[in-house]
Amino acid sequence: MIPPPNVTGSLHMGHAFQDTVMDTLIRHQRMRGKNTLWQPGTDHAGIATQMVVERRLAAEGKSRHDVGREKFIDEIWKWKEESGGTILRQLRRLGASPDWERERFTMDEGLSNAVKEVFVQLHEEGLIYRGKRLVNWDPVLHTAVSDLEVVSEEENGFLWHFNYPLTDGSGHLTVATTRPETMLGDSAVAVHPEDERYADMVGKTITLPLVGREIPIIADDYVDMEFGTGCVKITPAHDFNDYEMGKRHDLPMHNILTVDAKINEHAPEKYRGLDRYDARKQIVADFEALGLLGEIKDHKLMVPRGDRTGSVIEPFLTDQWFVKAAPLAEPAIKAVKDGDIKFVPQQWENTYFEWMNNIQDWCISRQIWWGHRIPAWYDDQGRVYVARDEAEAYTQAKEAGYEGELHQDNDVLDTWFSSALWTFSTLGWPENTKALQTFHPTDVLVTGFDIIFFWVARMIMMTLHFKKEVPFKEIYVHGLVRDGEGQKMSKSKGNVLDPIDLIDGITLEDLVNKRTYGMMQPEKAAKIEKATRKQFADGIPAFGTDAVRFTFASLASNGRDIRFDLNRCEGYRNFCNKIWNATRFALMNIEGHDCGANGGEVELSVADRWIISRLQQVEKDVNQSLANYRLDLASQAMYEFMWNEYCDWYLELTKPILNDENSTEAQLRGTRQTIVRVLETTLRLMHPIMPFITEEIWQKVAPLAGIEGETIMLQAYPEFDESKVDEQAVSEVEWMKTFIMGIRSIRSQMDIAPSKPLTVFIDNASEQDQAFLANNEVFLSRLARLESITLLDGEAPKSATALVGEMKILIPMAGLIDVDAERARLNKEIGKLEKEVARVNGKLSNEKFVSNAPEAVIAKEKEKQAQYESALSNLKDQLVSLEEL
RNA sequence: ACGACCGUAGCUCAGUUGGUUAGAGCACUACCUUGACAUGGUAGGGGUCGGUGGUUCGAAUCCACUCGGUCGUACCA
Repeated sequence: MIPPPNVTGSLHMGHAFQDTVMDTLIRHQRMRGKNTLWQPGTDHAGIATQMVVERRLAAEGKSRHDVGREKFIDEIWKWKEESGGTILRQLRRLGASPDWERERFTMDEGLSNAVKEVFVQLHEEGLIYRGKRLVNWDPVLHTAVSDLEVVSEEENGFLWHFNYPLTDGSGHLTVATTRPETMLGDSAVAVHPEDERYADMVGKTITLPLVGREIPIIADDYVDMEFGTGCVKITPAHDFNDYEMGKRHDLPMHNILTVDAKINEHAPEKYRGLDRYDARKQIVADFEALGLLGEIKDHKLMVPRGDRTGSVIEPFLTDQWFVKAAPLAEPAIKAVKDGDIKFVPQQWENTYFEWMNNIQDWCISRQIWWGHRIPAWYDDQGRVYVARDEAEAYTQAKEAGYEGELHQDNDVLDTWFSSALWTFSTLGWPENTKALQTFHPTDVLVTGFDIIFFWVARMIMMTLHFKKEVPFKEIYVHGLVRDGEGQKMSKSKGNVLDPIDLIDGITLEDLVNKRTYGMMQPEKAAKIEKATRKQFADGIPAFGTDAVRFTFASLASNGRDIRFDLNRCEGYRNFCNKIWNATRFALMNIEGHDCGANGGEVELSVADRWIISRLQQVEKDVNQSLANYRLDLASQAMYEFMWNEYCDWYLELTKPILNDENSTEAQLRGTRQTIVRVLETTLRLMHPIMPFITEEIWQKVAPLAGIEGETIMLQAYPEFDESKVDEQAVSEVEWMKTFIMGIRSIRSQMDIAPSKPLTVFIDNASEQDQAFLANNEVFLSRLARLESITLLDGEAPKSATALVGEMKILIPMAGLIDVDAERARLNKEIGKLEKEVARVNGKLSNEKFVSNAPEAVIAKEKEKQAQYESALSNLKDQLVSLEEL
């Protein structure tokens, strides 16, 4: 499932990350032979899209009302074509491999039918109702918005104290408010029932200043005696808590605002038409003039703002459509509790449960034009007919004995209402299509935590209700993509990156322009420009899609936000380059040569057997990591294998064979075959994360490995094969690596030129050591640059020493190495070892450790003890002989 | 206020049910234009794992408290 991005705008880093994750998973499963579906598409993003198109009209000096509803919607469709195309192009650039022919849009005919069907059915079941309720109202957009679209943040304000005189003239009550203008709609003053200060006033009335309305003093235990004066003004039509209290006490609701949040005709003449904030000032002034204004205190309060417009949201009394959420939530909670749906990481279940357990009815009507129009029709008497289409509505009206005109509800549905049906509506529901049977329920949803409520929870509710099965079995919740400083990326902060710019690169000037163009707050442009010039002094180089994807993958740890680090991206671009170079080497040595594809005797070297063994382990690790959504571990395993094993060691170890005139045809065939086969397999292994480079190289390499096929995308994914593991070869190569690194280390520390061939003697070699030496002399000489390797016979010359287990490698110092330098080096090594020996000895001499720790752990410690001690005594001997000679 | 998550090398991050000398990339130092690769090679330096206390033979890992950060949810007019 691909969470539908808004058709507005373009893909941002969050999408790129998410799409990388999804594409990696889907490519992996596809290669594993599964019948996969990755459902692409976009949602219509009602409010956001409408705003974009309105802004474009505004640029021409027009409003949507000037052009009219139908024309306006045409405009949006035009815009959608353009913008939706951008998104699909970007997806392709990112290497995404969804099922393009199954692309869906939430306003498609099929999806629209599903929406209508769901609406009608839910209405029939009594789960959708219409009612006059207090909703969150955006006075700029003139529409209701859901709780989730309101962001409350702390802001500085004031607490005004007003004196409300009692009607009987026996005094006054002091109330406090943060929104003075709402007093015009007050219906009561409330005190706590047990508050002795006001006990005798309950039941009396107050004459509301400026308005003159007589309102009761009521008792309700919602009131906090400790706060302020202990008296609360109650405005049921403009506050959610007051609304509840109003219902409890059957108070009248005085709506005093217009849709623009201006004072309406229910208020005294003087205030009508004033903006809410102007009215506030006027009312405070008037209270002061009346001598009824008490103190004014600074006060921090939470101010609700619309997430799209940033305007202060008003609780507003209007007719709206609602989904009764509780009955739908119940099975949705159960599905997660029972493990039918699993969150990864699991902790997100808590977030889900918390919201679901306190779920509020969902306001689904929006007073905008762009969206699914509500399938409800009204007659002259205001009776409502909910139907799939107009004809059905007329039939219903007729049956109800109404013959006149019907008009459809002007409102549209919340975008998330259609998104909630995504899993099954995209597969053809309500028809029981083949696709629906094949792909429903789906396996996994990949999404960000920010839409667990908006989308995920609602999808689960709707799907369980209509399909009677879960929409998906697992939900992989990933983190947010932040910038290098850990800041959220946003247009207004000017720190957004376009994934395409990372792929293709961008000049500093273009980047600055992009970030400062069309800003909501142009005054920030200078600051953004400065920051951008500082951070990207040379612009951004082109990293390529594969490097960008690999970076995302490597940062995709379990459920934590990721800081996009350009340096890491650069590192992974270099990795791509490394793959190219390794390929060049491989092709150079393979093209036009016999790689054993057509038979012939094949002899594998120890290096061949080693790399094949290591490959098995990596295949195992990568498969497991991908199955656990650990793309970071998978990518790291690929990186290490390709670079640190295949390139650094294996390819180096092939050179002595390939370049040796004495190599047999069988040996050459074996090595060439292994070079190409391991490369080909590694390409398949890496393909889900790096689709482009692996495909391109694979096209060249696969035929040489004797593999036929159109594309790497449909090749089998590599799987661990126990029979290909050769422990003998692994330990032999490890032995060689220790040997070579020991010499390199001395060379480097003793300042011996890398080009200088060395003569070495071997002392204290076991039978196995001697066998390994005999087998691998060519490898050792070449990789460590040795002139000769001789088993020591008799007295050792003054030497620098490296250890391979018990075996000593002696490098004669004559003319090369300074005694002091070698002494210092040995002492340093000895110091390290002594610390370790002391630690291990301490452990093993601790009775409690020996009696409590598991056998295996003790054995391991003993082994370490022996190793360290032997190495230590060897080095000490060496130190002594250094002094003696 | 409650809850969740995070705090590991200069930076970005791994560290699977407690058990090698805590790892990687980038950055840093030295050396190296050796025929795949300087977007490279080789060898190095660098961390008392936020703090305190506890459980344990043994803690980066488990528990408690605490400090710092991020994010949710709820808020008193």
